[in-house]
Amino acid sequence: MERRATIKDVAEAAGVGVATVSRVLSGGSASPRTRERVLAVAAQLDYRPSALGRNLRQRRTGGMGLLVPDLTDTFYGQLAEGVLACARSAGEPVVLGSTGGDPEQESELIGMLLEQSVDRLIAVPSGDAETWAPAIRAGMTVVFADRLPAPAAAEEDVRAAALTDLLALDGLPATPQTRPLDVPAVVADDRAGIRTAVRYLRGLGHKRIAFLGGPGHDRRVAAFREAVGAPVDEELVVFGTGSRDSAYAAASGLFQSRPDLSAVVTGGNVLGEAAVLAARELDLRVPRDVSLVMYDDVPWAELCSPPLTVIAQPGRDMGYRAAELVLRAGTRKPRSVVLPTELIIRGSCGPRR
Amino acid sequence: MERRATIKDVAEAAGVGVATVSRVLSGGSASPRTRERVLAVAAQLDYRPSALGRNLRQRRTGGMGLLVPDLTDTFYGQLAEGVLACARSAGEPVVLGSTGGDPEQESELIGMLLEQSVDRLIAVPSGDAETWAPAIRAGMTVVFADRLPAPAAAEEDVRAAALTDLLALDGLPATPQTRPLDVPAVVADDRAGIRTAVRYLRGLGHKRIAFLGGPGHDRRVAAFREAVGAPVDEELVVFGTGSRDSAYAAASGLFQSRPDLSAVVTGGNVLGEAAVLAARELDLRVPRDVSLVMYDDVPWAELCSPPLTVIAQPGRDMGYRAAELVLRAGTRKPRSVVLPTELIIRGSCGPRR
DNA sequence: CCTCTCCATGGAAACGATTCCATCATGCTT
DNA sequence: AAGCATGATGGAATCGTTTCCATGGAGAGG
Repeated sequence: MERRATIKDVAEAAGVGVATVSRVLSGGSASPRTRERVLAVAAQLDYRPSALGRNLRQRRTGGMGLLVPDLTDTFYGQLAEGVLACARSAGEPVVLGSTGGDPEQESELIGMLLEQSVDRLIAVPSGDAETWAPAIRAGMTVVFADRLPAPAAAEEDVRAAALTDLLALDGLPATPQTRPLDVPAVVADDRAGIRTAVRYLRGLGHKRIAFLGGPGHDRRVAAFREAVGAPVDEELVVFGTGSRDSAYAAASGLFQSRPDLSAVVTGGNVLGEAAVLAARELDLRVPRDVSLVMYDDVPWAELCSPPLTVIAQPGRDMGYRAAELVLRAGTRKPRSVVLPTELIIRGSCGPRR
Repeated sequence: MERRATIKDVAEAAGVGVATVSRVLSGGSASPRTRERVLAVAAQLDYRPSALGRNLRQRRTGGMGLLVPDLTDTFYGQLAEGVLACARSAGEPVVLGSTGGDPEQESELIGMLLEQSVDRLIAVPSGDAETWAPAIRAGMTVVFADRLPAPAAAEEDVRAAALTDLLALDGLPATPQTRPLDVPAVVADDRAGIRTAVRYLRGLGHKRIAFLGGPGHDRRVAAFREAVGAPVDEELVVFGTGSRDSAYAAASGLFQSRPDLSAVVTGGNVLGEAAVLAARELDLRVPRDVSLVMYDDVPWAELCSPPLTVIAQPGRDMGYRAAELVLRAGTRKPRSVVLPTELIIRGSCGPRR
């Protein structure tokens, strides 16, 4: 366990000052002669600049933070892989946190990142605008992925701004308004995805279509409501809290309370899983008794019998793009990105019986 | 975006020296009177010590690194969740890297962590002992999870040591030997898991049982060989390289080249997924035509029709325990941990037709 | 009452990089 | 040839913390 060489060692061995070494290594100006010598010595001593010194001096830790609700959810696994891929190609570290969908834990993790002086953050938010205010106020560059934080309960203007954001992202005309929470986001085109799915089901003759959502699926629910059109049968819009158990309970409850429904759209893959399980448990055949469209394309969607028809969103790309945004934030002002979704028709939807 | 308060600000506001503030905040000795005042001022200024200064001074970054092959693999998602849970309760950051199962990327990530002075690392290793030598030499506290690195190709003594390790972990008498790569690990009891599965299949009458493995499944293959007993039909032991495509190719190739096999054990869930897909594609019914046991219990195993019989290993616990080990490493010398596996019988195995 | 001990306390030195600024040499212009 | 601009260079300050060490005061024991 030998002590690592410092910039001082290199300077001494090369017979130059530390400033020169630093310049050479970070691309500053130096005479070719000196540059060569320093490089040679550095290589010979196997010198690698310590991030510690640099970080302190620049009062910021490199790299970025990444906050997701649950890595066990394959979609967030894909998203994380995307972020990691981009970070790796930039040689930057990624500090990961899993919030469990709990705003309080999210808040704590933000605090931890602040303490670490990590000033770039990609997040699938669970808390509302209020939860995120401290991060923004501290000057963090934040990029949201997959969804936006709910508007703060208390502050009216924040609410308005977040709403503006939602509408803008959905392509609706945004009312001109100040935007206190001015954070770029990388999201999928939920609206188009849901609309396509609902139209597809309608085309198969389905009239009573249910939506099974979870936390953070606000935009998808809104899109669903819009797609089915008024009047919306509110009993057909149900929610789980995020855990697999609660998703199962919600799905099971839905099927039992409304045996007349003929199709279900789920807002995420955990909900989709729950729907398949609950349907089987209640002896509902897919797609004979009930048709199913799940948000998220995950590898196991193909494994089900029948294979699941899904609204695919590019999880990996979302992560990659978000990481790009957060890294380039210094250069250009990042704008939000909306990625396309695709309805992948497999076998879980059939004509209304 | 206000500047954060430093220890100096606190000291000044409290009318004490910075040393005293530091002591109070890190539990050193101080008079109750001073302590109270410092605490009050710190709270009032919303002071949080910057990890940057501390890290530089102690020449180490807190927290731990985590290296997994692929977060898209649900099992590693579970493992990561375990690590994160433990780290969170300790208030420590986790730096994540995904290696894609590639020793070279793994090596680069180790270098990155070294540069960050992260000196605690949990890894599902992809490279061999040689890949890991630099980390050990640099004084990192490493804990392997799920598997051990393959012995180095070149060094004979390292090979011997790693072999010793393997045998010891499997409960076989280990030949006394020097162990150059002395790294604790948290692994599942692969041997018992595989043996139980093979016995179960034998009990159902199966004679030609195949094993479908991937990189890092060495111990599972070894256990499989031992469980089926000599002579092993080598054509029934096949490998993929880790990607989903290659897993599918391996599974499909196996089924086609040996239509006489009646049961398959897969070394991981990606391979299991591939086996289900390949079987369906070739019109093999599970379990009528072929029985299937998959390593790893993942949520979607229950979704398959029929639900998959699996060898469950506690991914989350493995992560948690590994994190505990790596955090306690300063206190007590960590010993390797072997966690139990469980054969969960669902519907993918039937009597030999 | 003096001294010895112990504890609280603050000043200052690390830690390893970046970066400002002064210095010096070189080469060009007038 | 003198002056000026340009570029290379090294010393020193800086970032925010921990920790070593010296100092001072108070209490206890002689």
